[in-house]
Amino acid sequence: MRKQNKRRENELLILQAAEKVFSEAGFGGATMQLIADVAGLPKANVHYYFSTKEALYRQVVSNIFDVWLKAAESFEDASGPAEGIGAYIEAKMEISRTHPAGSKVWASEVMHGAPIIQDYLETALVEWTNGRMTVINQWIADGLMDPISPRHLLYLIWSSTQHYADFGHQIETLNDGISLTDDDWHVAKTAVKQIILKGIGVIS
Amino acid sequence: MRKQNKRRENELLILQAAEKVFSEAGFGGATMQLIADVAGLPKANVHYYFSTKEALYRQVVSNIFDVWLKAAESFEDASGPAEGIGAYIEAKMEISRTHPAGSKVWASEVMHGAPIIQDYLETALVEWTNGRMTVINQWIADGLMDPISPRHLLYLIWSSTQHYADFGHQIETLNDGISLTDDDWHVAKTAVKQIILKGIGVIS
DNA sequence: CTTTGAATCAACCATTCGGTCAAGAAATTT
DNA sequence: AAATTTCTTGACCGAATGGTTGATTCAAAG
Repeated sequence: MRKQNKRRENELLILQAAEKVFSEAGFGGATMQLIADVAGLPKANVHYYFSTKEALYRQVVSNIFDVWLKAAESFEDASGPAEGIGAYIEAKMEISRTHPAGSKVWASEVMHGAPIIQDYLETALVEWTNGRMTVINQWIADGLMDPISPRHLLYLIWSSTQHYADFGHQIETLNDGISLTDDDWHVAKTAVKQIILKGIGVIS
Repeated sequence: MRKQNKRRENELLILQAAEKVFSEAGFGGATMQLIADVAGLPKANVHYYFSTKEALYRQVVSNIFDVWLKAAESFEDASGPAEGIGAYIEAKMEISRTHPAGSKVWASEVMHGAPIIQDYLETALVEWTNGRMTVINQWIADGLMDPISPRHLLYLIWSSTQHYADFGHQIETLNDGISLTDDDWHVAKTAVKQIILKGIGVIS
């Protein structure tokens, strides 16, 4: 096996294990030993690729943020709120479904005051948010939707979609302990889209 | 000072400190020493009143759950969705504003699989949820609102209101690092209510 | 005043955790 | 095949943590 492949492979292995462990135990509750075990490596090896627990954690959160931003491209080439916001909600619901662990790590980090990734919040997230608010304000000016505060509309979309990942355990418990089926997810997606889009005056 | 008062007083002091510390650091990241410091007591004293870290944590979460359920009474004596759901959203927003630490502890606990309070989820929360879903279904049958899945409507309300507590740090960062003013909170509350109520066909 | 149970607190202990190290195995290069 | 770099791994260490102990103080009841 080539060396570069080996490095990339092991780093990926560790990152996946770390995301899982951090999401289940939180930063404080996670241990390097457990991450190593999940990755199937000796603990010293994990430290060989990631110098400290914090460095590893930071990389995990950073990766999540990238996925997060990428999903936001749905917003870009939309002709109006029905398409743009609708696609954004769909994309975010899909992330909650396929990357629940990442969403939890992000939520946990922010909830505890973003001690590690405050700089991301202040730069990338602020920029992204300001950009979308401008778009939404334009839609409002064009009479394509109700005059809702763009800021709070974004919060509503974020919270309602991420809820299906972050509170997945609670949702599953309320679903008789059974994880959501494809149909369940479709119903959820439809309900969220329906309420929000109608709520901002985009569909009747 | 009377003995019973002393006990109650110290327990309250510790519980408040614990809620704060748990919300900021998570269960794993919180230390008994820090809780003791915040409470202004020696660590051994905390263990005198609460035998283990887990026992203390459990009490904190339990208290939060009570506040949580109490707010739900808004739902009870409502004549229809506009009043009932409107009041419920208001009540939940008010909790997010006044008890953000508690909300975070709850969120953190559920996100990590509710290892401590799973029994609450399976009993009290399931019962409460089923009760409200019945009410909502009746409103739908009476033609007072759109035929929305009651389950997902509740999730939407929970997520959007609790977001202002759980992600308060992110919201503050996006607000130029300034915490929300009374006016900000009013705008938020209005926006959430407006979108959800209109979204379910209760107001035009 | 004496007794008794509750409350206080410094010192202590066993365990766990993040991180280090050194010695060697494996792969790459010269 | 020698030299060099990368990778692997068990053993180890200091620091921190949850929890205990036992002596002491305090407050109220008799």
